[in-house]
Amino acid sequence: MTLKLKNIYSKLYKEYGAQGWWPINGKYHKGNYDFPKNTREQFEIIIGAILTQNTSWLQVEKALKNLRKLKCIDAEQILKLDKEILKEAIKPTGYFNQKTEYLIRIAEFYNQLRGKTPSRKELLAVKGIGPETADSILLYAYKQPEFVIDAYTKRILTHNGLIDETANYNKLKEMFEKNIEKDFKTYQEYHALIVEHAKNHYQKKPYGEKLTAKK
DNA sequence: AGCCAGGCTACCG
DNA sequence: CGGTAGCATGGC
Repeated sequence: MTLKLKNIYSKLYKEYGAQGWWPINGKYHKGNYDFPKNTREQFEIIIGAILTQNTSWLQVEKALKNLRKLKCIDAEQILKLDKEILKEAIKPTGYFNQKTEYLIRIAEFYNQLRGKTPSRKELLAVKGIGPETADSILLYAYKQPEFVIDAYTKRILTHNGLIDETANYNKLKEMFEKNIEKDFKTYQEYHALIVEHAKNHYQKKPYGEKLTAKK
């Protein structure tokens, strides 16, 4: 398994190159792992992680654009903003009633941290933060080596017969973390590469190209 | 015209 | 515990 997961990574990296996740200000930053460079960028990643729940990134960009206009890529400002205006701003991402509450919770939480890196457990205790969102925040906003599992990851692994359908989030996460180098840059790239590959071959059935097949 | 998108909570058995 | 309805908009 170790070899397989490493081989898949090399194959994807060769095919697509460095992805430069997470996007900041609507832009990727391929091969540059210095982001976020400040707390504003860090907070942008955090709210993006919430807004993208079961939602395409295109929609998230629209919401972030609205929030930028409102000077709300900032925890204090989000808490000051009228709730109805906040709802309107994030409408393009869907589930805007829930997500409005989630943004307020995470803004309060972020303020309490006062710059400290949160633990995974603390993040999971915030309403609206589940395992994938927590790991995305830790990996991309805080550069912590926490592997992110999403629907694509599971789809690709099951399609390639590397894991059975019943595997849950933690089992998948554990599998990656045990078998690849524990390094936040590798984790960032691997997850991003999986998403890129899935967008190309796994959005609609029949699911494409098996990663384990030889060329 | 459906189906799906970088999920989570609440509630069910 | 594991399983699932409901949440909602917009792109393709």
